[in-house]
Formats: sequence, structure tokens, C-alpha cells
Amino acid sequence: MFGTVRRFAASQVLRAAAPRSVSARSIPQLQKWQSPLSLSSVVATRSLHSSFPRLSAVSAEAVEDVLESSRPAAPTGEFAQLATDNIIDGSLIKNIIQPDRMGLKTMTEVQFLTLNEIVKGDDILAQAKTGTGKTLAFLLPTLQNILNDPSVDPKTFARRARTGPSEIRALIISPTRELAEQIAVEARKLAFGTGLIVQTAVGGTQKRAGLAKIQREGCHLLIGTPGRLKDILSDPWTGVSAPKLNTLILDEADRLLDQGFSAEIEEIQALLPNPAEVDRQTLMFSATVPREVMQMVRKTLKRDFKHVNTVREDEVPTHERIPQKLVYLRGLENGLPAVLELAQKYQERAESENLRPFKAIVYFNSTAETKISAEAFSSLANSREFRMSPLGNVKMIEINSRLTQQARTRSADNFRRAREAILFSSDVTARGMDFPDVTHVIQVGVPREYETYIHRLGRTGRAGKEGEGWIFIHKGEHETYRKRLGRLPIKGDSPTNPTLLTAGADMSQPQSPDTPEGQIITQIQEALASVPADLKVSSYMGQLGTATSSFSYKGEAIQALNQLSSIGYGMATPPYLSPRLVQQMGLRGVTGVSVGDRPRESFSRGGDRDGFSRGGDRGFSRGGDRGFSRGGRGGRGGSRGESRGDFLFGDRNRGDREGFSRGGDRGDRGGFSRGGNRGSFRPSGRERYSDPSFKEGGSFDF
DNA sequence: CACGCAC
Repeated sequence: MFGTVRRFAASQVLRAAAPRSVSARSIPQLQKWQSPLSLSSVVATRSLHSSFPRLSAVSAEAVEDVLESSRPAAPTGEFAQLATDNIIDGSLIKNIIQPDRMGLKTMTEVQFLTLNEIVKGDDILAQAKTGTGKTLAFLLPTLQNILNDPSVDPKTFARRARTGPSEIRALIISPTRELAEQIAVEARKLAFGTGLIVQTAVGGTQKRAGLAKIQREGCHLLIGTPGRLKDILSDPWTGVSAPKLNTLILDEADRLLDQGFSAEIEEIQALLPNPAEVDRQTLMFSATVPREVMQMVRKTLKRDFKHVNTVREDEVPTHERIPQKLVYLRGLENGLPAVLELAQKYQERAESENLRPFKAIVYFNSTAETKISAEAFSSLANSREFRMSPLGNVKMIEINSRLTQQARTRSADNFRRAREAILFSSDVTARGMDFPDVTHVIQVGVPREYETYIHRLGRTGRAGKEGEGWIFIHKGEHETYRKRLGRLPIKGDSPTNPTLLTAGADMSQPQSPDTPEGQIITQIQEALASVPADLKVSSYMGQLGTATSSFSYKGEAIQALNQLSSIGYGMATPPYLSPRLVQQMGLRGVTGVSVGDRPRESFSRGGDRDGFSRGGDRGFSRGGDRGFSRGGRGGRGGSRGESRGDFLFGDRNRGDREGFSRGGDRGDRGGFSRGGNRGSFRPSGRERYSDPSFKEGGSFDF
């Protein structure tokens, strides 16, 4: 599928300074490198919503016709041609095409479509699907532009002369540290032998050492995360400034321009030379550009910026060939058993059907949940039984922002290299990370944003490879799911023939030791039992915010969390919520809420060794301590037995598993039908498949 | 209370 013309809202199209648009289909002759845009640059006009009428200065229909007929057979050009045509330096191209280097031959669509624009010096917003080579798309022409800069003499590069901390020509900002490092690795491969110096500036590393390296080696291209970049650029003592900066690149631009980052991005921009004095090109790249950030995009880019879009508006914004499946969980406690069952079932048939080994990322909406899940699966993987199973070689790896940077880097490297592994991850890896051969992306719970889903899913199916996407949600999250993700081609599970038996199992009941699903559930319950009690509390607390906002009813969220803590975690009572928190979250009077002071012992033992001592102010800019306890937990199992008497599973006779929801009439599945027509746990087939957001057809090859 | 982002 090829790119299409970018549509601007009708009101914008009619503005005099409306940005031009570029598309693959607007470039009929791929050989015409010198001026492909002059051939067919199109002022594209279509509304952001395809239901809007098309408006155009020229006939939109005519444009579409021309574009259709000129659609090229291949989207790309050869990298080698760029050197032949003298567009890109031979050393850069050599680094790309040599088999023992990057080994690439042909440009991807986004690379092809942005190259001339960037070399020309225009501001652009480039939108392309995940895994289609956006990084190289901005690195290659940007490095070329530095080489083209007459104030930078290539001959001196080899001797590393005339490079210094003030020679920075381009700055790349990334929303996460790992992504910044990954971009730097690619940039250094590309720059090999050119004399161009690539440096990084990210948090969690020694600031002084990084600065010394920049002072010593110089820097033409600096890649970093917002906090550290702002730090070193605003600190006059660092000696690092960018008086000659010509290029600013925002990778994952929509993320960097959203609420959590935009203020810092603006502060960094204010630290750069005045664009009126030093001409500056700004480039933005992302797979997603939600409507809400377009205003920020316009504010940041020059008025005549170009929007290069390789995502057809009328197609799903991610690979259609990546099958995606929704599984309903009976309770939140069914999530981890379902993950294990999915892994087992795939791996059991992997060998006979010659499938790639299981390499999955499991995404959670809270850090504590990634940690408790990784702990449980790690302890599970230590058992002899597990090691003898088909999953015996699967490594369990955790990554989230509360690990030390050293541990984060190690986790990312281990997962990158692993053949068979499960990465339990927060959204720290959701964007841009390129882990080879990820077979499964599993999302537990409804992601906080539509875009989050797209980027997480994009960790699989990269570079033309296959993959599967799964999302596990509680039925109480159904409405939020529909609103947020309902437009995606996610296939619902069969109500009569469910894919994952553990997803729908009643975990409050004793499990049969004779069925695979019973064994899985028991394994998970026992593994969770050995997890330190404070981690269970943290996990509960960490899910409070997301659950109460993704469930349609707060009471149902509390009920589900309480059931998770008892049936899933084996806790005797759910954690207490302070009156203040209850007030803040609007939980006053909600059934099942345990109001009170947090049990001191949950936190006194072990303190914040997990990095989860709460109550701190986590905001960087607010001067608070984030509660990070560097150094991590050391080895596993150091504090076993902490879950002591709170472990209920020895008792198979307990009649009331809900325990703490007493007083509510919702002990069983009560309350779920309270909304009126919201139906039973599994929506009926008619409900599901008559809904346009549930697409039938296509085989989901489980 | 909820991703990530500096000391």
C-alpha cells in the first residue's frame, strides 16, 4: 500500500500559507531525484475526516485520478542511486548499502518522500507507519546537510579538527532514553568514516562524564531526552551550547508536543540560537499525529512546512497484515494466566509448524504491574517443571522507568539479543524501539490513549516481518475500549470457542490439577504468592488511577481490583486508601473501598527498595524526589515470606472469595448489568459482530 | 494514583 496525499482540514486548505503536501503517488518518476517534487507536487486537499467533502484549489477528483494512474510499481529508489546522482555523500551511502554494515538497498517510502525536502531545508512533519524506517529518513539527509555546510570542512573531520562542544549542527530529541541511544547507534553507523561526531545526552547517566566526552571529542549531532538536554543547554558551566544549530528534530513528535513534554520542548527551543539569526530547519516524525497536537505542530514549524504522509487516511494506521485479537478477562486476576496460556499454546506448536520462537512484549499501564508480573513469571521460570516445558528457554525480562538506567539498558539489550523472551514493559518501550523478531505484542488493560495502542503494536511486524497483537481487557472496560480502539480491525474472540481458557476461568474456585488451564492458574497464583507484599500493594495502588478511569463504573473498578488482590495476589485484605486519596479520586461512598491509613508494615519492611515508596512528588520540575532507590532489589527472593499470612490459597474452602467487598451485593458478577443493557460477561455474538468495530473475517492464526 | 522526562 502506498502513501497518499495528505489532507488538511478544509479551512486550512484555503489559507494562503497552507502547507504543501507530498506523497508517494505524487512522484511518478522515481529516477528523477533532482527535482521529483516539481513534477507533481500537489496541494492536496481532503478533510481530516474522510466523511468531509473534498475541497481543492484544483479539482480534487482530477488530482486523485492522476495520482492513481501514476502510482509507481515500487515505492522506493535505490540508495546507491543517491550517490551516483551526487545527492548524498558516498561514504554515507556505503555505510548503508554494504552488506557488512547496514546492508540496505532500497529506500522505504518515508525515506524517499522526505529526503529531498530535508536536503532542501524545508520544515516538515512526516507521518509514516511504525517500523518503516523513519529514523534513517531523518538521519541520512541531516548528516548530508552537515556535510554540505561550508562552515564545516569535511577534510578536517578525519583529524577531528574544528569540532568542539559549540559545533553542534543538529539536535534530535526523543521521549525516552533508550530510543535516544538507539538513534545514536544508527547515527554512528551511518556516520562511520565521515568524521561526523555523534553524542548523546540522556538522564540516568553521569552528566559530568557525558560533558567531558563532548568536550574532548566534539559534537556535530547531539541526541538526547528533554530533561538532560534542557539541563546541559541551560547550565552555562557545561560549556555546551549550540550557536550554529541548523536542524532540530523531534522524533515521536506528537508525544513531545503533548501535555507532559511540550513545556520542556519550548524551553529547549528557547535555549537554541534565535532562528532569525541562525536559520533553523525543524523536522517532526511520528507514526501518529492526533488532531489535538496539530496546533502545536503549526506553532513550532515554519508556516510553509510540508506534511509528508505515507499513511492512507482510509486505512488503519498500522499494518493490516498484523492480526489483532481482543480477549475478555473474567477478572483482572485472569490476565497473567492468559499471558502464560498464550505463550504455552504458541510455543507448543512453534516447532511442528516451524514458527519463530516466542518473543513477546507484554505492556501494562502501570510500572508496578510490570514489576509484579515480571517477578511472578521469573519465579515461575525458576521451577524445574517450567524449565522442562516448551517455555523452558524463555527469558523473563522487566523494563520500566523505575529501574536504574544500567538495569534498563541491560534489559533492553538482553531482550534485543534474546531468541525466546517475554519483556514485561511499561510504555518506556512503546515508541520507536526496534527489537528484532518480536512475535507478539500483548496489551493488558485498555491503553491510556489510542496512539499508545498503535505504537505498542508497532513493536511487532517491523521491516516486513509478521507478528500478532493481543489485548486483554476486563469486561468493565468495554465501553472505554470501544470508544478508544473501536475503529481498529481488532477481532473479537469467539464467545463459544474462546481462544484462551484461562481468561474466562473462575479463579475463586479450586483449580483442577488435571487440566492445562487449571495448572496454569495454580502456577500463577503460587508464583504471585511468593511476591513481596509491598509489591502487591504497589500494584494495587498503581492500577487505581487507570482502572477507575477505564472502567465505566468506579465501583466496578474497585470490585475488580479487590478481587485481583484476593484471588490473584492472595492478600487477606485490599490496601487501605487514605481519606484524602478517596476524596481526590471521587471514591467516597463507593462500595468496596477500604478507607484508612495505609498499613505501615507494608512499607516499613523493605522500604522503597522496589522504588515504589509513594507519597513522593514525582514531577521533575517540581523539585520533588521521585522515590527512586537506585540499586534495585538485588537478587530475587531476598524477601520471600513477606506475604506470609496474607496468602489465602491454602484454603480451598473459603466460601467468600470477595471478602472485602462485603456489604456490596455484587459479590459474584453483580453490578455488571447495573448499567442496564450492558449485558452479561461475554457479549452475545450478535452484539459483537453486528458492531462495525468488530471485524469478522481474515483468519487469525492462533 | 496513572507513561515518560534532570539533579
